[in-house]
Amino acid sequence: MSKIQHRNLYREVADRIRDLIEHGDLLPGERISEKHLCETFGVSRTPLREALKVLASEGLVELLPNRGARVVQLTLKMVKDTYDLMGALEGLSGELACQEISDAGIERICELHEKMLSHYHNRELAAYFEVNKQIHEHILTASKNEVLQEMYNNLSQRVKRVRYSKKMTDSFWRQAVEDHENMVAALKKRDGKLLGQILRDHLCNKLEVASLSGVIEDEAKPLRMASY
Amino acid sequence: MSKIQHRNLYREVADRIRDLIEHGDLLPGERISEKHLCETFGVSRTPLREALKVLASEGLVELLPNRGARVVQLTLKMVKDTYDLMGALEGLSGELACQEISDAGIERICELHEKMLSHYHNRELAAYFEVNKQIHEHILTASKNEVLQEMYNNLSQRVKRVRYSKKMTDSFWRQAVEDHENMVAALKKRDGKLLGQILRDHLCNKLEVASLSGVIEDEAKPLRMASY
DNA sequence: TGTGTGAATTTTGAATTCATAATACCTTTT
DNA sequence: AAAAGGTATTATGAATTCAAAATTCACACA
Repeated sequence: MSKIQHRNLYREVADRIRDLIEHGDLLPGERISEKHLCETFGVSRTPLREALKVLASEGLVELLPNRGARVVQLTLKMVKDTYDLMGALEGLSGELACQEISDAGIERICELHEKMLSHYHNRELAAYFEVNKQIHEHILTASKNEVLQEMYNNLSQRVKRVRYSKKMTDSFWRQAVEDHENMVAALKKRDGKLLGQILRDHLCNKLEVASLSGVIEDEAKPLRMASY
Repeated sequence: MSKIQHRNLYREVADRIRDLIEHGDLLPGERISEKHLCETFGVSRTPLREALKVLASEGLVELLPNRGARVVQLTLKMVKDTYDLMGALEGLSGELACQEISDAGIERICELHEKMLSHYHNRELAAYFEVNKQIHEHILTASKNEVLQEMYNNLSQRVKRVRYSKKMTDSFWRQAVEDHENMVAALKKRDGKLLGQILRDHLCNKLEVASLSGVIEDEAKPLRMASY
């Protein structure tokens, strides 16, 4: 039997808006009309405004006093900074995972690694990415550090709507796989320092900003600025 | 001429509540009465509740559906996890600072370092701590990574109300100063990897949890749990 | 044609009101 | 006296209302 969900409206609304942002239904820089969202969700302004405040402190929207809200316009610098940060967090997750993970957990990651390798050899990019993601999630979870997990997920959410260019070069891909080989080796040895080092330097975290597509703005914030 | 501050009530209220929590005027686990706070601040419930939502997503309070809010009761584990995380972030700040900092910035940190050393030799603990804090802040700022700064400050805020036992042992203190010597050396060489490593391992981040005083709870969350 | 001023409209900020869930209190029963 | 059950009170969740700020639009004027 499933738990009774005492979900508040504002949480529900926040989740829905997050989805809208992630899927690009609300575009960066676009003014978010309270009235409009209220109507589409069928709620009053109170829970909607509460949701916006939460999203603002999550870094997904920004609130302009007396002028409503808008989806944060990611700049190249913000994305780069966020990736640097996520790299550091992955490093920590690896370091901690080596202390905390069970043998079964290591086993599970090895399995995923093998699976990933086979996708690599078959050049199945999407499947490769999926398993790759799972591996990193496993390590993050194995860190047993919930504060870390919360923060990582928040950062991840912020840049989720940015999509990489799918054209991963061959040498790039090979290097990534090599990193993973080393990661698994370090994990098996439970060498936290090493795994941390590898994860921090893992090229996925150092992705060439040039390869970021679409939604991103190059410099400075646009939209007319009032006297704030 | 100073900027016109278009501060919203909910921000003001959130700041005030943060202060109350930091200064221990609102105790962890204590139920936060909306009515009471409304009266003390002289505002209606609307901005107060918005502020609580923000504080909740900052990790300072928790909201119990239909049962109001309370200050988060920090557990030993949460504090330890947070320090681990802050260590990783400091490491990154050091790494980035080496790339970004100006020569003048390095100079400034050297000055602070000298000042700190003199406080160390004179055994002026409070002054030592203050300058120590400034040094770390300078490095953080020098990283030029605003996302990092935001995250670090948030984490710092969460554990701010936890005070260390002031009895720093001699060897502990000496080791800390030694770390700082190495930090400055690495910074001068602009050796990011090394500075990062030192900062991550810097014993301030690995403080014995045993030395944490007061407010902290040891395990599991207290307070009667309903069927959530 | 373009620019600036001011009223009308819209939108946001905050207080109030209404509905509902949780808590406290008081009775009843054993 | 203790436990159970039901009612009254209080606190929270959400909608509505009111006030103030920003935006839009019309019109005058250069």
